[in-house]
Amino acid sequence: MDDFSEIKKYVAKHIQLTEKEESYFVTQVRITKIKKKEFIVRPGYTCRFRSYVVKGAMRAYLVDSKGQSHTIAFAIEDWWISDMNSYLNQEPATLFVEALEDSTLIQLDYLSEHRLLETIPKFERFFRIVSQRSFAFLQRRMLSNLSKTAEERYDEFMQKYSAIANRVPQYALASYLGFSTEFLSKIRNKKSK
Amino acid sequence: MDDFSEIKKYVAKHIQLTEKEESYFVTQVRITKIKKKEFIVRPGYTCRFRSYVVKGAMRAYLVDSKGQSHTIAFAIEDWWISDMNSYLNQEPATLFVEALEDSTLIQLDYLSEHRLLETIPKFERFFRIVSQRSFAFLQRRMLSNLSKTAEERYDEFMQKYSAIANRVPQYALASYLGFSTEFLSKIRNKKSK
DNA sequence: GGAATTTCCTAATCTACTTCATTTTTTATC
DNA sequence: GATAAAAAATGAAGTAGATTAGGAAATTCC
Repeated sequence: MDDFSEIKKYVAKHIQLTEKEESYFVTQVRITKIKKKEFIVRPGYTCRFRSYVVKGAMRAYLVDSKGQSHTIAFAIEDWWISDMNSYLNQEPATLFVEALEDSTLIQLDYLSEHRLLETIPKFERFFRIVSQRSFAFLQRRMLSNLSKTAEERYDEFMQKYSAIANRVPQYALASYLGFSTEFLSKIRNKKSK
Repeated sequence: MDDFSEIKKYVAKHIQLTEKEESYFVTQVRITKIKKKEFIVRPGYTCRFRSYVVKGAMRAYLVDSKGQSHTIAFAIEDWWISDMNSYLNQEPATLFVEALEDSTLIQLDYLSEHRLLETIPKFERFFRIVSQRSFAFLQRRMLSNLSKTAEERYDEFMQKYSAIANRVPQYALASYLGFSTEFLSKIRNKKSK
């Protein structure tokens, strides 16, 4: 079991590669180990990679003009993360992407991705499927934010993503769900009675 | 200038088709005319199409348990719309998709899309790009909702999408931005002074 | 072109959630 | 394992935005 076995399985869920293609794919990515609290993306610097989490937990967030943080995404094992606006358009990032735990990532460079798409067009399909799913996911989240109360969103998240909720700090979860950390405390306190 | 000329241009922005391929593409879609206030998607029925707006204005929204509407998307000329969760997974819709004006749509059926992807793999690339852009768009909207006040979101929308804001009813705009129609009135009233 | 329906406005009251300030608990570090 | 630093809890006071209810404009439609 090398570090690539997980991502190979992940890719194989969506497209079938020959052994040669799989080997080529592996040459186009790199493994990065990162310590808790370190960043792989910072505002102002162009995001060069999309990152697949082999092990660990990551968080992407925006710091607004008042200094408050807003979490746009979490990623644990088998999820992707990056500042997609920065990566896709190769323009300066607006987000921080930070490790919440010591983590192992597989990173795909922007140029490598394009080489990969040229060389193995099946990856067009792969990234089509991945981004369609991401879109559908985000649309559900958006609707949840528009239509539910803070407590309802909390309940929903705990039910669907308890694996994430139990691993990330509470301030990060609150800022993902769209309310203050104090209010999350209140919700939890209320429930524990 | 037939009804297909716009969508052909749209496709050509992302992929290059031969004349034959372009003709084949056109055989896989259909044109639908729809009157204001009619629906192309309703909760409970599986969404069979993704729809490109040739002319008109559309709105996708959720009606929550309290009977309130929440707009997840608008589409005017040159935009796509559908209930993506329903369409991609071919499961019952949760959304309404309604015409805000008499509209002309080009609709791509789920099965036709898959035939198209088999026959002309370049469309894998096309839909990859389209959905990546949709994802990036939605992520910016989500961040805006998490980090800005109602009035700031209104200002941002008016600046970026005044073409949409000026064509849709105010209750629809308010429910897209995530606040009540009364509050939108208040914001507008305040600005007119 | 007049009635009906839908959309929009206004203003008072209300509430879900924020902000601020302090304390307690947990985690990291040498 | 003591000390520092970060995270979480608690409670009081404040506010952005919701709700309710009424009426005024627009639109639609026969």
